[in-house]
Amino acid sequence: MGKKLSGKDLIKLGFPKNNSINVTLGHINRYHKRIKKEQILTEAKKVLLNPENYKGDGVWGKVAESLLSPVEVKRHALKTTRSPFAIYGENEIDDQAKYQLYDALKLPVAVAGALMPDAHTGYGLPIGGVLATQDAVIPYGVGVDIGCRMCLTIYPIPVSFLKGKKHQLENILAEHTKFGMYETHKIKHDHEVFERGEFTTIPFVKRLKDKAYKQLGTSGGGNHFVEFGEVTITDVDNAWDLPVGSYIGLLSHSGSRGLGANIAKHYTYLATKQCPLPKHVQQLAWLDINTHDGQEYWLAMNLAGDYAKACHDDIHRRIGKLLGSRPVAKIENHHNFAWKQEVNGEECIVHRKGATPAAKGELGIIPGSMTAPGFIVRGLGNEASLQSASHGAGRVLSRRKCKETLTRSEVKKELKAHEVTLIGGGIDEAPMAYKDIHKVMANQQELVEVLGTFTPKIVRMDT
DNA sequence: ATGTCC
Repeated sequence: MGKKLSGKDLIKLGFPKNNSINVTLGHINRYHKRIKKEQILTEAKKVLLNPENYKGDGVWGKVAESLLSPVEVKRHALKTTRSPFAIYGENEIDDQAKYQLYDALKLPVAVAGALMPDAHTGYGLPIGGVLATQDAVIPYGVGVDIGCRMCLTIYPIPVSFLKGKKHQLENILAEHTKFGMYETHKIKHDHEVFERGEFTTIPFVKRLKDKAYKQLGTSGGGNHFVEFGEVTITDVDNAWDLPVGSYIGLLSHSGSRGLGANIAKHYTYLATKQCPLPKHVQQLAWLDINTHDGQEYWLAMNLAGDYAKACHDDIHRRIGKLLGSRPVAKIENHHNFAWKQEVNGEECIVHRKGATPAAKGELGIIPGSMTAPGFIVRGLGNEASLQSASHGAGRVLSRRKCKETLTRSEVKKELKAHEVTLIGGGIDEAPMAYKDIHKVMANQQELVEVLGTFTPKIVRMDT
């Protein structure tokens, strides 16, 4: 066993006395724990002599960058004024969430922001917060569940089946969806997402591939669900030329499972290390999009987003097969993600943390609660909202408050009144935990138009 | 949200 590699070894090798030493040590710590010291030093020497050759390299790219353009890590000061912003449904939003947005708007990289009518307090950026930045991506501006999304499939099946075939539908959800931290499908399906290069070129992501494969098509926990319900198309001019009327729909809500959670955690850690901020906004640490880490996060984030979609694909494919019906429409959208988007004529990075993209003509689905309809929407491209809308009704009771104040029988009664069957589901996801979706929709009429509704009837959640 | 501590 050789001695642990230290900064002195690198200086002896000829490394300049700037941040490249720290970057290299941190890097070796992460990726080379099991490799012999001599071998690492040989490689490090090669990078030191020809850093240009290692630019963009998954393993040594970051070290090369620190040699080519060393940076001083300095504390960023906040601006004294806020970038422009808009708040929708202001009276329904708690002050804490607004203060969180105000803080974010003072970041030197902030360009504009918005708060959706379902907003509430979160880590860093509030849930329901939208933030446009210049050349910077904030991992906590995307959130822990990268690519968390909605997917609605509409089937040409008579809605009477929701009652007539209730037990079969219940059985499909009970047997063919997987919830909780550990449950996975016994029969694995493959998906093209696993052929993606990021799984081999980004060493950190490579380690997550096996688990991602195991978790494909699982839903996880928290507020995630898979449910059957009644779709009502109300707009004649809908996107699918569907006759106005009722259909059976399958709606799922889930994200990128362990893959996204680990990516979020890793890059948040890196951002915090290299972007020191005043303590109360430290969680808004960003990665410069033109650095190795920034580029890597962008790729990893997009991979997690595509993986989240793959999970919904898998869920809907499994269930569609059991239903034996061909879908007539499918609507899906992320609501925890960052996009490149033009804001005031400048290309920006727009973070939506619990907000639905609502560019002009863009389709999306905004869920209500177990006992309240969700809405199929078409974006109006409202610039003040940065082309966004709410991602649901938003919580009115915290999880803790639910456990303190609500009873099982109360929830049962509420479900019965709305003829909703629930499989699983904790008290903290009770319908009463959510704001009135109708009020939320009324507060965002400038942001989206409604094409139809989805009313849940058989709901499956984690226990 | 998540093998719920990098």
